[in-house]
Amino acid sequence: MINFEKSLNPAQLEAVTSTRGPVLVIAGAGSGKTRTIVYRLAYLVHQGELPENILLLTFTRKAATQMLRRSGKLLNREMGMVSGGTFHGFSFLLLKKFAQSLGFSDGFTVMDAADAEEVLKGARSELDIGKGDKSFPRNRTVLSYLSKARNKEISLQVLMEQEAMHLINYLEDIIRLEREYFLEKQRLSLVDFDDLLFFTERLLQENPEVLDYVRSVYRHVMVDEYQDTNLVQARLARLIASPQGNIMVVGDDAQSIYGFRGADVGNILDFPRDFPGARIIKLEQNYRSTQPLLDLTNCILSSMGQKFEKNLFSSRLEGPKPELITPASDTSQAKAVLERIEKLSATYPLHEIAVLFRAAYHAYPLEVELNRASVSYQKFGGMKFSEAAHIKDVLSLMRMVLDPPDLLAWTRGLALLKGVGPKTALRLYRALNQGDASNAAQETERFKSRSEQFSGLMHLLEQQRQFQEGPYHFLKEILNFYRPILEEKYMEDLPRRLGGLEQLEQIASAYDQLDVFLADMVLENSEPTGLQAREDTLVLSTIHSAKGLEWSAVLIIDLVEERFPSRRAMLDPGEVDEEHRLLYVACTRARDYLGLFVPESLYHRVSGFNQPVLPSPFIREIDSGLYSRLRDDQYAKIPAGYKSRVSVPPEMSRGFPANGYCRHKIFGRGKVVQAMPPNKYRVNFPGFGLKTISGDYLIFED
DNA sequence: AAAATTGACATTTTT
DNA sequence: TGTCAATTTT
Repeated sequence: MINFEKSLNPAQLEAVTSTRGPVLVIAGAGSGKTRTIVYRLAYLVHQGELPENILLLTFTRKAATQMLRRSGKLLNREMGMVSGGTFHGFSFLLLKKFAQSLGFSDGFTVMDAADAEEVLKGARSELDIGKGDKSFPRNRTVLSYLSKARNKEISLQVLMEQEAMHLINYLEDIIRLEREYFLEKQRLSLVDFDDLLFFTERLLQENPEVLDYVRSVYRHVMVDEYQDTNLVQARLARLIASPQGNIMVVGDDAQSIYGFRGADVGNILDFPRDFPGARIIKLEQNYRSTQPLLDLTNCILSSMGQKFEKNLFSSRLEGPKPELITPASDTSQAKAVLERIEKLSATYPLHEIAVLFRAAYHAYPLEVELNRASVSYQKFGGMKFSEAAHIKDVLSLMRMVLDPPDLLAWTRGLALLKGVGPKTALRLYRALNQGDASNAAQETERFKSRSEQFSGLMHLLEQQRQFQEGPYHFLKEILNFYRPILEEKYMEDLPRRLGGLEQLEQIASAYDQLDVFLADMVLENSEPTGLQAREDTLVLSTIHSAKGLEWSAVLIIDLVEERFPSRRAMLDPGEVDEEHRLLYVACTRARDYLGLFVPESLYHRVSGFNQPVLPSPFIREIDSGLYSRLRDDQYAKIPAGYKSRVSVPPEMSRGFPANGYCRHKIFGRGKVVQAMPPNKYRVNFPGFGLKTISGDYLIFED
C-alpha cells in the first residue's frame, strides 16, 4: 500500500486526491509534476478506477512512456492499460475507429511534412501558380502559413499581415493554393497533422453517440503541459471531459514555448473560466535545483511578465553558482565545452550531462569536436529521424502493401527504380491500383519484362501480402532490395545512412503489426534510441526537445545576439518573450551544475571568417552576482597593462598571409600599438613581438 | 521523360 | 551546408 501522505507535500497531495471535477495545477519547474501525475494515476486505481478508463494526454510519447513506466513501478504491476499519448496520436486512433462517420469509407492515410509538400507541389503545378517566379515563397513556407493560420484560427490574410507582409501580394494565389490542396487531400483520402485535431473535434461535435462513447470510456482526463496546447486542443479536452468532468490539467505559464505553432497561454489562464468551479493548486517547492541555480532562474523569471504569481523555493541549499564562460569563438567554445564535460564526468555519468541549444545546427561545431575526441552522444531535435531521405524511401516501399493504396508511397517508391520518374510512377500506380484487374496484370507483365528491379519489387510486395510477416522481417527483405539503390543514390555518406537503417531495424523489431509500425513512424516521433537512453552517452538537445527532462549538469551554448533570441524573433515583442521563456526552460533543466557559454565570435560562412558577436540581451540583464565568471587559464594570459586588446583565435589563422612565419603561431591576445587605416593594425603579441594584421582577423575587446 | 547540372537561397522551435 | 527549383543534357 502506498503512503500518499508521506510521499507527497500538501499541495501535491491535494492535487492527487482531488479526483472530482476540474482541477488546474500550476506546477513550477522542478516541482514534482511528473511525480504528482504518477501518484494520481496510482490513487485513482486504488480508488477502484480501471486504468483503461483514464486518459492521459501528454506532449510527447517520451513523456507518456516515462510516466507509464514510473506508475508501473509504483503500483508494482503493469499500467500499460492507461490510455494516452499525444493529442495527435489519440485523435488518430479515434478517427481510425470512426472513419466512416467522417466520410472516409476506405480509411485514410496520415501525411507527414514531406508528404504534404508533395501534395502542395502537385496543387501548385495544377494551378500553374508562381511558376518561374523566384520570389514566390517555397512550398514548405506556404505550408507553414497554412498550418499556422489554422492553428491560431485566424484567416490567412491576417496571418500574412502579421508575419509575411512582404508576401501579401501573393495572398490571392496562396488562397487558391489552399483550396486546391484541400481538394487534393480529399480526393486521395489524405489527412495532415492539423486535420487530425479538427476532424476529431468535428467527429465529436456532430456525432453525439461518439461523444457519449468517448465520455463513458474516459472517466478521468489528465493533460500535461497544458500551456502548450492550442485552441482546438483545449476544445477537445473540454469536449472529452465535459465542463463538469473529472479533468486535471497541469502546466506552467512561464514555460510556454510553442506559440509559433499556435499554442495559446490563454488556455491555461482561461481554464478557471472554461471550467467553472475549478480548483486551482500551485506547486511551488522545487525539488530539482540547488538554491544558487534557482536564484538565477528566478532572476530570469522576474524580468518576464508572468500571470500566475510564483515563488519557487528549493530544499537544496548547497551548491556552486552557475558559471559564465566566454570563449573567443564557436570553435573554442566547442573545446571549452568538451573540457567542462571531461571535468564533470568525474562526478556524473555522461548521460547525466546535457548540452542545450536554441537551434539544432548550433551544435555542429561541437559535434565535430566530440567526434574527434570520440565522446559518444545522442542528439535530439532538429531533423526528425523518420524524415531523412533514405528512411522515407524505405518506409514508402513498405507502405506500398497497405490499404487504401497510398499514392504518395507508391510514387516515391516506384521512382526509386532505374528509368522510372514521376510520370511513369503515376501511370503504374493508376494501372495497378485503379484500373481493372486484367489491365493491371497486362501492364505489370509488360513492365516486368523491361525492368528486373520492378519485378523484384513486385515479388517482394506479393510475398508480403500473402504471408503477412512482421515488420522486422519485411523490412529485412525490403532492405536487401533497397541497399544497391542506396549505394548509388547516396555514395557520400553511406556509413551514416546504413547506420540509420540499422536503427530502423531495431525500432521495427519492437512491433508485430506492420500498419501500427508504419503509422507510428509518421505520427509519433519515434526516436531510434528505443526505450532507454544508452548509458554513458552525452545528451545534445534543442531546448524544445529538452522540455520536461532534467540532468545533473546542463551546459547551454551560443547565448549570443542573433542566435538567442533568434534573429527572426526580434521583430515581434511577443516572440521575444517566448524566447525569454525558452531560456528559462533551459536553465531549469539543471539539478547541480549550470554552464552558460557566450562565445565572442562565430564563424560566418559567407565571408569565411569569424565575426564578433555580442552576448545575448537575456544574459546581459542577469544580475552578475548570480553567476561566477569562469577563470580559465587559457583565456587569462593577458599581461597586466594591456589596454587595447585584440584576440585572434587559432581557427582564424587560416586566413593569414602564407609567408610562413605567422600561419600557425600567432593567435591569442595582444595589444594594438598602431592603427594603419583603412584596415591594418600593428599588434604586439606577447612572445611573438610586433605583427601587422588585417582588421578582418581581429576581435576587438574594448 | 528521366537524369544530370546549375544556380539561388535561407538557416528555429514540433505534431 | 545542403536543399530546392529551374534548366540543360541524355
